[in-house]
Amino acid sequence: MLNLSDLLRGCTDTILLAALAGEDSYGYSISRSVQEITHGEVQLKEATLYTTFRRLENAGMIESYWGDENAGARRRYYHLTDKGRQLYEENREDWRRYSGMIEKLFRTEAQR
Amino acid sequence: MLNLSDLLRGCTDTILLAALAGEDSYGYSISRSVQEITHGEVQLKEATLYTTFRRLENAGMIESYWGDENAGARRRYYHLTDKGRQLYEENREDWRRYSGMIEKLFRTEAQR
DNA sequence: TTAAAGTACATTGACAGACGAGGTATCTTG
DNA sequence: CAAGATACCTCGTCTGTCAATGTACTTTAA
Repeated sequence: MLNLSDLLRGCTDTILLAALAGEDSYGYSISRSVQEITHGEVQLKEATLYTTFRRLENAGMIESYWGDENAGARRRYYHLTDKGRQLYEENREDWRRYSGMIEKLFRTEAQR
Repeated sequence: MLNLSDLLRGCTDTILLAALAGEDSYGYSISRSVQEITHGEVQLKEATLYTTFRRLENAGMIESYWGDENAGARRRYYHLTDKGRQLYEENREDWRRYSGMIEKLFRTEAQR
């Protein structure tokens, strides 16, 4: 069966970058919004979510800071850096090219 | 950077199924045709190719037999089973759904 | 004629990303 | 006060991709 987890591999970075392209946000919120957008079909697992944040932060694509919540649990907010925004644009471009190629490869010879 | 190898993960099965949907073929030939179709951008590495063949054969999606070449190196041909053809159709359907969702997730909030 | 390149298949071990399972802490609600 | 929601984090496992390496035969060019 075509596995969503495998498809997601390599896409998670870009999903998070996209989520931060509008405004700063935090893990739990992004996780929920991803679920909403895909009607529950994609669920970024927490382990995946936080390891991806670490990876992106180490690479200088995002920066994090603790929010000053006066109520509720503490939140770690993430901010997209310039470098991160550039990567985001590149990844979207790459995705278009790559997904187009994959679609071509998924067709039978007759359909190409 | 958005990595083709990661994107390919989970797609390789379907690429091979697609390649066999028309007629029986063998590894080296499929490998070259994938390169041609993508203008050299996708190269199924041999290790990936042959482990994927094993996986699909163990799952009953393809069957293999040795060709009777009277010249040149021996070739192992693969044949798509009914089960494999069904999987192929399912995977194409899944890909459409999944890639659509990923595309949506790659947009900024404003673009959705 | 012989070395290099092409055809063709195969395996091993390393690597990296997704995830299950488990944990911590706070706040809200019945 | 217990249960569930909010919110974060980490460890170890699993699995697919790939680099490296090997085999064996054929074709081509020096």
